[in-house]
Amino acid sequence: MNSRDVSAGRRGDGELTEEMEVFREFLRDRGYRVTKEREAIADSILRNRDHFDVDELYLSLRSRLTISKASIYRAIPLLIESGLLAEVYLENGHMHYERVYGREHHSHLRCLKCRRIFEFSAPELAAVEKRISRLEGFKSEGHKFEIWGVCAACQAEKA
Amino acid sequence: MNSRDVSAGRRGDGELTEEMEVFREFLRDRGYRVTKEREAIADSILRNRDHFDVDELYLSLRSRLTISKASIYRAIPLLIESGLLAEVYLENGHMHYERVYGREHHSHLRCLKCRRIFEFSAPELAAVEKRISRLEGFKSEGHKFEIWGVCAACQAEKA
DNA sequence: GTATCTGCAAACCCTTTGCAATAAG
DNA sequence: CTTATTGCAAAGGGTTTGCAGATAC
Repeated sequence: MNSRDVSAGRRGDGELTEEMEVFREFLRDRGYRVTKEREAIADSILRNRDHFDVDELYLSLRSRLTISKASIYRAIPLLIESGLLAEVYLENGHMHYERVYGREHHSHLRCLKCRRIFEFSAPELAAVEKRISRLEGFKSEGHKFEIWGVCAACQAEKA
Repeated sequence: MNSRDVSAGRRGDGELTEEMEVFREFLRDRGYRVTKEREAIADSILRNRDHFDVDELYLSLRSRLTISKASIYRAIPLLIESGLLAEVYLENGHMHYERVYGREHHSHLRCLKCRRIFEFSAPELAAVEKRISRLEGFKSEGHKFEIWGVCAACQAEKA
C-alpha cells in the first residue's frame, strides 16, 4: 500500500518557528491580535496528528492549559484563511480538519467499513482543475477529491 | 460556459413510473413498506430541482399534503441506498442533496462569491478512481470531486 | 487607555428519537 | 391481525453568540 493511514501521523517536538511565523504574520496583516490562545491552538495543530476534530484538539490543549472551545471555534476560520488548516470531511455530525501547511496536496480514500482515511496523491487532478476552469471561465482556488469503498485490510477480513 | 447552473433544473409533469418502481422495489426487497409518504417524497425529489435541502423539500411537499420533517429525515437514507439521491455538500450548517437516478455522473464547481453550484463532467476522474484503487488494493464504490473559486459572472462584476 | 479577545453559559439550528396513534401487508 | 411507519414534540449535539472581565498593543 502506498497511501498513508493518517491516524498515525504525528510530529516530534522540533521547532515550528517558520509555520508559527506565517500565522503571526497573517494575524498582524489583518490587524488581529497575536494571543497566547491562538498561538497554542496553532502550535497544537502543527504538532499533532494530521487529522483531528474539535474535541480532540480541545482535549489535547486542555491537558496543557486552560482554553475554551469557543476560542477554538473562533480560531478555526483564521487558521484556514492563513493556510495552516483545511476542512476535510464531515463524520458523525461534526467536521474533521487537517494540517495543510508545508504538506503536499493530496486526496483521501475513505473506508466505509473501518472508517479509516488514507491519503494519496494524483497529479492528474490538478490538470482536471485547470482544464475545467479554463473551459468554464472559472477562476479556481482549489479542489477536493475523495474515493470511498472498502480498504484492503477490511476486504481481507472474513465477513 | 458548458456547465449548468443547477438552481435552474426542474422537471415537467411527465410519468416517473420507472424511477418510482425502482424505489418501490427497493423498499419491498428490504421488507420495508411502500407508504404514501415515502412515495410522495420520492416523487417530489424526482420532479423538482436537481439540488435542494430538507427545508425546500419539506415546503414543497407541505404545499400538497401533510407530512412531517421527521418522515423526510427518515426517508433520506432509504432514497440514498436505493440510488435515487446523493448528498452533495454541506452549506450553512445543513446538507444539500441531489437527484442522481438516471443522470450522468458529474462533479461540481462552487463559486465562493455567489454561492452557486455548477456541474461538469470529467471522464479522467473515473480513471483516477480506478488507478488509485488498484494501486491501494481498495475496492472503490464511488468518488466526489469539487472545485471552488470564482465563476465567470462574478469575475466580470466590478469589485 | 482602548478595542479586541477570552471564557462561560445560553442560544441556535439541524437532525434524531421516544411514544402513542395509524396504516401497510 | 401484526408490526412498521407516521406525526408530534422533546431531546441531542455540534457550533455560534452575548456579555462582562481580561489582555494585546
